[in-house]
Amino acid sequence: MVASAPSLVWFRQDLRLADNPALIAAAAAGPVIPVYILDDETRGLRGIGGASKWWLHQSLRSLAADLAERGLSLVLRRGPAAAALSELVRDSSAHSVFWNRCYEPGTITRDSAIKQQLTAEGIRAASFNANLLLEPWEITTGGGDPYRVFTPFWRALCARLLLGEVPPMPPLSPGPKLRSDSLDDWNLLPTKPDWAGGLRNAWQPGEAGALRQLDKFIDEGLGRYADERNRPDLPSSSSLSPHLHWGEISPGQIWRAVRRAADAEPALERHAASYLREIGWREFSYHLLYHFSYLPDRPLRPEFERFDWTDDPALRMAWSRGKTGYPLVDAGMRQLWQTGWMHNRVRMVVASFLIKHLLQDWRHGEAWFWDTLVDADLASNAASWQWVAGSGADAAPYFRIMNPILQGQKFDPNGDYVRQFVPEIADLPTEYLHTPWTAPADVLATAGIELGRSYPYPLIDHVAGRNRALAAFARLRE
DNA sequence: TTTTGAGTTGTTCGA
DNA sequence: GTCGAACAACTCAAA
Repeated sequence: MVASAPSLVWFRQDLRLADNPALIAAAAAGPVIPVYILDDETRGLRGIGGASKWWLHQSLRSLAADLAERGLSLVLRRGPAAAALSELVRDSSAHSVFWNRCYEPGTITRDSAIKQQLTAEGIRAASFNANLLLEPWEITTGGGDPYRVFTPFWRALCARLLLGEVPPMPPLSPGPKLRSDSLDDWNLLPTKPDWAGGLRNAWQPGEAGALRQLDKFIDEGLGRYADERNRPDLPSSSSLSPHLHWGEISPGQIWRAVRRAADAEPALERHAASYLREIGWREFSYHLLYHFSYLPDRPLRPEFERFDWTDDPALRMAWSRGKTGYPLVDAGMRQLWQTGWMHNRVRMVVASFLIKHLLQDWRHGEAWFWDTLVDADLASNAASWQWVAGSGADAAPYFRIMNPILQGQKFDPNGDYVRQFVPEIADLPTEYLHTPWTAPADVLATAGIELGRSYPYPLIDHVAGRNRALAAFARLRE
């Protein structure tokens, strides 16, 4: 090996310097050229959504700055990854290309072909696990099959997991300077109109923001997590999901930090277990997507292929804009629109409402979340929507239909969450906040509400919707 | 091969 | 207000 021959590090969903095996391998091999390729041309990839594009722009800017501090210049290219990498290898005389694995079906196909092609050209191509606690093929049932139930999957993962310390990063030395696109020319940011104001206020994309959020969560949130994680009115979430999606932090880093905190403070143990289980659900989603590549497109349970969905764009529009007439549902949908994120409990409620009360195909909801979530993640999104629909792995029983009123009263008891995101009913007394249509006329008048004008009547009566859904799901079993 | 126990997140009804 | 049962059987995982 010629010591001066550089290596390419192909960044993808691992936009960090710490705990990054591809970067470590490249640094150990010699000079490093960091690369990001915006590939919106290879067939079979799902294009990233609007909110994700905004995040990607910020995260790349942050990564470029972090690399620059270490004397490295991030090279940006656009186009099919295979062609872009060939060109980069040629221009730099690199002898190797390193990357960390992604698990979307289209990405796997593309990357396998690229690895084959590079190897055939005499270039060393090596990929690593940077984004999962264990690879999807490392966990199987006793019979060698993939798991379809979470709890045994989680037990198997915990039993197999052996996390050592993160290996130290060798000194980084820059490779030859290459031409780079300008990030601004990629037009990832919304312009007409610029709807990203709420996102800017809510998030700090990038590795530094991710590490800061992890510290903050462990210091302030972990000790209440098991008790408050279902409360959208409290800052009870870790808010790490978008950072995790883009790999600004790894699940291994989170695992180590949470375990360390719990080992030092036994009172944290049950909270740590509760939180790490959620990290486990992310792993389970990737496990499912890897082994059942049709997960985003088709129901995991084939009998759901013949479910008789209603196709009503007007209902879906009301849902997506937060105008269903159910305050908790509307608050969630508006939180999503404004901040690019929604509390997990509320995601379940709005998904249940779209699927069960409105009888719309879960794929419509999946697509809306894909476009609007900053943490849009193919594995988690598809697995979760199928879970709510009942068509997925370990799915909710069909009779489990969330009551949006009860859920609101239970998990937003003071109405703070609804008042924040549905300001037109903020002046209602709390006892009517989750059921504005039951408020007496004078109470509505005092609160400045004219039902049907300033705030909608419910799209459908809860009991009627529930019975209709039960009947529709019962037909599936005939 | 057969058997057995268990399965994220809920709601409603009736005592 | 509170509590337990019913909601359905089925599939999955392991013994």
